[in-house]
Amino acid sequence: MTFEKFLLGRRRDQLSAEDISALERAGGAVRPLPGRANLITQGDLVSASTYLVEGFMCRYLDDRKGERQLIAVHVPGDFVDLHGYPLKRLDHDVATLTPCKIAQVPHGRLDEIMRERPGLSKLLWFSTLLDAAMHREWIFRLGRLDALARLGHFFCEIEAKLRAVGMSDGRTFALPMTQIDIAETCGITSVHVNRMLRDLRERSLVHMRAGVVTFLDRPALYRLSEFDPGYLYLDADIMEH
Amino acid sequence: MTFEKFLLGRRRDQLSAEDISALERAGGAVRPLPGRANLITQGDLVSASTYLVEGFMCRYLDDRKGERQLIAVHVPGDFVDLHGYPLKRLDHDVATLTPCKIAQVPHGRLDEIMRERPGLSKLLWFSTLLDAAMHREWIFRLGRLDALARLGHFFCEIEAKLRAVGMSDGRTFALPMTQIDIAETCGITSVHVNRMLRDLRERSLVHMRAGVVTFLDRPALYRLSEFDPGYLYLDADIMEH
DNA sequence: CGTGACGTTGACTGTAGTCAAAGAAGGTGG
DNA sequence: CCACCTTCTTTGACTACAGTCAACGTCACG
Repeated sequence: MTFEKFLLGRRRDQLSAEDISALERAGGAVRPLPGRANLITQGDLVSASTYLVEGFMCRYLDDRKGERQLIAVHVPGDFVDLHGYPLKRLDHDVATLTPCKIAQVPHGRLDEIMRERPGLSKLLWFSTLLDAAMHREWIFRLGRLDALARLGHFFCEIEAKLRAVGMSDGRTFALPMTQIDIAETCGITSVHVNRMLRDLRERSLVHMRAGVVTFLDRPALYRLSEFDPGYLYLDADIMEH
Repeated sequence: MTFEKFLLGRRRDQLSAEDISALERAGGAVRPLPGRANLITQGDLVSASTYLVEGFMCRYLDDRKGERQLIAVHVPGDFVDLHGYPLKRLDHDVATLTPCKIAQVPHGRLDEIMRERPGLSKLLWFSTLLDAAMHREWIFRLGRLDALARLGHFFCEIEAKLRAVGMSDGRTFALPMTQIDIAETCGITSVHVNRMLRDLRERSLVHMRAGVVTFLDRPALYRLSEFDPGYLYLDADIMEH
């Protein structure tokens, strides 16, 4: 198991070689999960945290009618529920979007890291705060942007995350989500997602088809979506252009 | 300076007496801030974190037209920007709503705590994760609830937070926010906030006037707003009726 | 080749935004 | 102490963005 992707561009320089190997030793065996499967349900007590090696996962809350509101989409290199370590009980569900490969780190191991490696502990803390920063941007997206800009903003965020782990060339990337998934992310109906995707295509900004997204005009898309990647705390050089 | 409110009901039992006194020693002198003032601006580098002793504060993001989206409302006993410790640079603004009293903890002191008191470090980490849990609920509120339920849900959250620090008797509490502030919180216009407040009043659920909110029917309000305080991770006995 | 999930489109509806104006409240200075 | 000014609240009329409902198309898979 390797945490390379996680560390890529995320303050790796602040860690010693021993820190990195301590983290890698902490992770258990990599195991597969099927697509569209729940890993954790709201209210579950958790005793290990999940590191996503391959595939796409998401976290969501249900409303009374059982409709989902996605609160995060995870890509390889993300810790999907590291916050479960201090919280113990999760306030939301965790599920796969596609078939995945994950590694789980027992919380007992994290206790050892807290005792022995304050620098590494701070990096782990930092990574949960990145999630919080993304949550804030999702609040902004839902509270201040119209449907078109919400879609654009979501695409910008996921592209930036994918680029940081080498899964986007800056123009085209795989996004294995249905229009229904995107609707649950952006707080609009899937019918309206469809209309807005057409709109983005007709404006020559973004094209999406069969789980592949193509950016046709990134600067214009950033402008339309009021997207500024600062909140992702990626290194400046990664985000240049 | 005292961290009593912060520790109240928030896993105080997990800390030793030395932990508590270490935390209290770390805080600097209490100082006042005027109302409606910015403490931190997006992009600022921070070297201390702010503990709110008295008054109401908020955090927000601006859109291109300069309109605000609130992402958090803070009450006495909250660390408003503890996440600035690992993040270093803040991705949003921090401001007062009312005149406040704050204490600031230099990040150097937090480094010492990380080295010497893993248990306390974990509690601090936990408290930033509470913010993240509230962020998630705000995403849910904006993405899945209509205007009426958004208002109700916000009132429920703030009341639960205030009750945990003894500032609500479960029926009436001070909420020094204008309808404009509430609009910026709930992602609707202030005109519509006004209409929905009237609606809540006419349904005999909530009454708000001159910064004082009264719950007329809490169970019905919880139902309407799909509010479940689990995400606040308050002790069960505090939340019992 | 049939079936079910997903995508696409059109017509109609409704919730919330916009614009405008007037009323209340609170603070300041003459 | 009152007049004035600003900010906040309230209401009405009109608009528009997004939801709902329904039907049909497309694609992958068994």
